[in-house]
Amino acid sequence: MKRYPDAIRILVAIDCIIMGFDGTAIKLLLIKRNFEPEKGNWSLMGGFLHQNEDLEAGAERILFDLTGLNNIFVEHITTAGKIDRDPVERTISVVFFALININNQDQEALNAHNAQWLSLEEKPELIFDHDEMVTKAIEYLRYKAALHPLGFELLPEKFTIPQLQKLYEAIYDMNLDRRNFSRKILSTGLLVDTGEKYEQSATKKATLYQLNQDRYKDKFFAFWHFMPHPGID
Amino acid sequence: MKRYPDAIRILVAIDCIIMGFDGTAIKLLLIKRNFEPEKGNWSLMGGFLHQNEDLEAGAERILFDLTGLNNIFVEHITTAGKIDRDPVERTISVVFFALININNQDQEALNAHNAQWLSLEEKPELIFDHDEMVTKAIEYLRYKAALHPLGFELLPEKFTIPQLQKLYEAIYDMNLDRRNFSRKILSTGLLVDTGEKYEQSATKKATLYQLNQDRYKDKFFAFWHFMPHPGID
DNA sequence: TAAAAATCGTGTAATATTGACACAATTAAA
DNA sequence: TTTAATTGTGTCAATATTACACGATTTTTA
Repeated sequence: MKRYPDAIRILVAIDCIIMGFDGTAIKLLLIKRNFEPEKGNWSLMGGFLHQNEDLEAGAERILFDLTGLNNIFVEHITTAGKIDRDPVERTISVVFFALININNQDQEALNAHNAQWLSLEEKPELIFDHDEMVTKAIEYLRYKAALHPLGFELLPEKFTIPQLQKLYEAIYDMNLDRRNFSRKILSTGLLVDTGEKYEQSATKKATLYQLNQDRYKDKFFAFWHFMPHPGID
Repeated sequence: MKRYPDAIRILVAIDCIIMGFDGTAIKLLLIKRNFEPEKGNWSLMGGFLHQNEDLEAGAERILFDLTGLNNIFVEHITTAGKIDRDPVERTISVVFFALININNQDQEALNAHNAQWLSLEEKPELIFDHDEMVTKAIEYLRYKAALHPLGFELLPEKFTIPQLQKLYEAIYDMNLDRRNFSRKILSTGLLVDTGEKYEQSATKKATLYQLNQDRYKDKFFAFWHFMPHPGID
């Protein structure tokens, strides 16, 4: 006996946009489906919501399943609900956005799922409305990175300023002046000099920094004015 | 015969956070429920998704039902899916955020739904997880208004700079310098002087401006650097 | 009728930030 | 030991921001 007898009940999927950074480009973790429908085509990693599972828990389950990673940065970004978005049966998809350090994941788990890291340029067409979801995720990343230093989620714990700059250049698809970037990022006080140097360099070794976690939390809303605005208009 | 036999099917609700601005404070349009569950308590306006209805269409239907308004600014902001969020039956709620001009709505429709405009300070406790939704909506408004000139959605078509300033002051709960605000907002080139004056003034009549729609679209991403940052740190 | 009170519009000067650019230092490879 | 690549730091002019002052307009009130 249902208390809301007239309302419809439909499937709830969870889809995850997983982004990583390989030092040069932003990459997406995509899977080539080996099941129907759309077998053989590329899609985001996803699955259906379970009976006794919160949405976030579902996203974490799916991410762990694919990458073997826990405790990764995940945020809900949108929900897709077009009537015919899944040809089989009406399904709404709750979309999550995850940022991971590309070097951390479990290669075996990736192979088991037919998963591959592809840059945004290499991205093939995806099934259903997954391309739209990716577009939203990129927008969201640009938004957030403009206001918050969240780019750090994509880097190793210890990183150099040139690495961070390349990340921002990849996010916004633009070139930044090395010297001005350095001045700006250091002035936030968010970076702590570890005293170490990045050894895998063929030339001058750059200083390794790490995030000042406390300050990062305090300053979460003080990171406006980040990207340069050369001659708006 | 179902193609996804193991997956669960659940209810999908749509809840709307409707904000308006009365010239001094941001207000929420809330309803006092005259139906179970939680009869007599305050909640957001909502309803269940219909069979052949997209999510956005559902939100627009619900908004029209309550306010008699079409073509209002609506955006999906989050989806709530905690297992027990609805005590009757598992339901996920797709949450939309609407900004409306508080003077436009249909008072009869409001009365029929037991609806009332309440400022954020007056806001009673809401049912289920609706309070969390409101918190998210306020965050979202602050975010967006920092990057985009979306505050205009809350004002009449013709408005004065002092009105716009009061709106921003309400959004960010802070005081802005009148002269600097005026300079900054005019420098965006988004405002067009209508040549008219705001007549309902007890003192000097302020100039009425309206939005340069074309420029608004062009400049949607050029509105960074809006709020002042007196001595960050 | 004129002064008072409130609010609007614009200007200015000190300071801070930004963008453009130059140069010295470090490191591995040639 | 030169060369090539890259890092770290500094300078300066242009621009933007902040704090603040004054005159103008309009209704109310003395």
